Amino acid sequence: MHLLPPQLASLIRAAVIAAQAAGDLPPFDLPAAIPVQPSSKPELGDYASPVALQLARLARRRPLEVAASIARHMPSAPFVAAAEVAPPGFLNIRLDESWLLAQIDAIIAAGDDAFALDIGRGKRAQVECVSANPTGPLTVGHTRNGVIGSTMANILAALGYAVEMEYYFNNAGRQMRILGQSLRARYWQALGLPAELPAEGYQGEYLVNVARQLVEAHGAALRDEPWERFKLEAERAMFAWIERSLALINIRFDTFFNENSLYEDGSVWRTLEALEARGHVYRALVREGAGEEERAKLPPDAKEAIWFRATTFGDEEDRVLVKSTGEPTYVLPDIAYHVNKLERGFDYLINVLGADHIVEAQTVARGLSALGYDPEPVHVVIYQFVTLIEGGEQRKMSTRRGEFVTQDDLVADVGADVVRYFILARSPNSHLEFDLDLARKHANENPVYYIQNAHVRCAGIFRQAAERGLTDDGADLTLLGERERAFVRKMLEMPEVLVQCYEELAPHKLAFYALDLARLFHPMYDEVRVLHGDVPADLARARLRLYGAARVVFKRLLTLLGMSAPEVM
RNA sequence: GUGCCUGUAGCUCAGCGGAUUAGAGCGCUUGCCUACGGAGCAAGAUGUCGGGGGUUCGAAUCCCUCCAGGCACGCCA
Repeated sequence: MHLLPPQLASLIRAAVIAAQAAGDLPPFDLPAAIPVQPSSKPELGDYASPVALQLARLARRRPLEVAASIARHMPSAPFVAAAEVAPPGFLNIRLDESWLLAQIDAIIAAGDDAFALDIGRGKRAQVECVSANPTGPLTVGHTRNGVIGSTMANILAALGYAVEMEYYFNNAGRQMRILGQSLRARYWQALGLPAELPAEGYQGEYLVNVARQLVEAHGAALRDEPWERFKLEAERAMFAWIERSLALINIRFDTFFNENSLYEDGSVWRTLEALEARGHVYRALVREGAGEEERAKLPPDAKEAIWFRATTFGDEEDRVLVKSTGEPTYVLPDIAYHVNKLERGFDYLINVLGADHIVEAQTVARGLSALGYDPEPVHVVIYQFVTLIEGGEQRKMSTRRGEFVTQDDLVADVGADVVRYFILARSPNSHLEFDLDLARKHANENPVYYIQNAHVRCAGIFRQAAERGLTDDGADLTLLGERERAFVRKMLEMPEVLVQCYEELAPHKLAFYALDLARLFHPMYDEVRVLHGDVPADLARARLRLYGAARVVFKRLLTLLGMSAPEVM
């Protein structure tokens, strides 16, 4: 598929060079990037470039003159009809109409692959997201993570990457032990035996349910099993739940990667040795350069920890890799994990993390550099926290205390598509405020339905057309009017939007684009009828063809957003 | 205290250097239900773009500063 702005930019670049060669513009070095964007003034052109405004200084000419010189030397291209100049110095480009109309057929021919790009062709990408430890059900915080991750994965696939989704988890730590102990206590209680949750135990009802199921399956046979057995049972139950929840909102993983495997195959310690061999590690009671106060805080029998000299790589302070107890911190296995990812040969990695993990991501990147890896393929999407409002009050969540709003509850209330869209229609940088009451109340007053309805309406036209025996065979697209052509121009922006989402790690742009396109669609639908008696047959065929392309594009958009594309509503 | 994110219409949010009218959804006002599913269409009201300085031909957008909120500053994960 064509990606217009870069192609137009290279035409402009060629025009500047030609103008210079002809003495129409003085010699100067061109900037690396030439801006081209869809025009904000459709009556002036389809795409616009302010390049002349920027070059005016280099050329020591007035912007309008520079723009005129560029316009005079624009090479011809099949998709360009004209390049015009407008004050204060814009270069406006109009697309060739017959090329434009031909794109309708190109979209229909591409079908589910419409606007597929080849940026990632032959390359492998991996998206790691959610990565919640199996201590409880998924909450809406995890949902934001997964929705962002899965949408980025879809976008990468549209760019031609072979994409894998991966879920990283830890089932070995203290939290999992407490989870096992908590389940054991619930199991005893379910048997009518006296038992209390451990001090920091998991208080949620969900473990009561798991315990009840264990009793149903095993009776009292597990009574004397150690907590480890219950940890396994809890983990199994939680993962089953988590996977089911994720499937409900269209998120599926290819791989569940256990942090523990990095210990089992020795890669955690190999990573430490490699860092040490490169001289980026030291053993000390406190970090190098620490003040006396820090040293004074240590107990007299303090032992040395193993430190990563992260300051070499721009960090403000060095980080502990191995505690004085001999146990690694989370940083070391995390570096080992990323080494593992790179060694698996992925060309492009995305890691979706909450705002509280920014430092972790930076430390991992520095660790990779220290090991001689280029961290460039590793991309981190940081999203700000989700705040839940219910009854006008902010709800503080805690998995351990059993205080949370599960994703399942939310999906049951408003539906999977609304949940996904609500999350996607925000920049990851925005602090998402989720008013549960409002979401429930307005579950049906939602842009989601507006977008989906565009697809429904297209499908409806084809249903009706089939009944009346109308087809778009031999459609003469030149009969289409200006409103229809404007819609086509907007459809053709989709590949640019996909590239923007990719380059800026900003999946929300696709959600906004889908709404924009729908806002162009519905007024057109109202005016540009296919099956009305007054519409001549040849015009009806042309319009039907257009709606065929619209249907393809809306389906494509909804699918990429992880939402359903219904035929009827 | 330091770093990162945020502050735009009543509410939730786009826009983050370019075209002197700043956008969308929801909500609100007024029309349109004998036309392909009205979960729609048409018209309308609503803004010191947090405050104040600066840079620029041009600033919601870049820089400085102040104010307000979130997150992070662990040998926790």
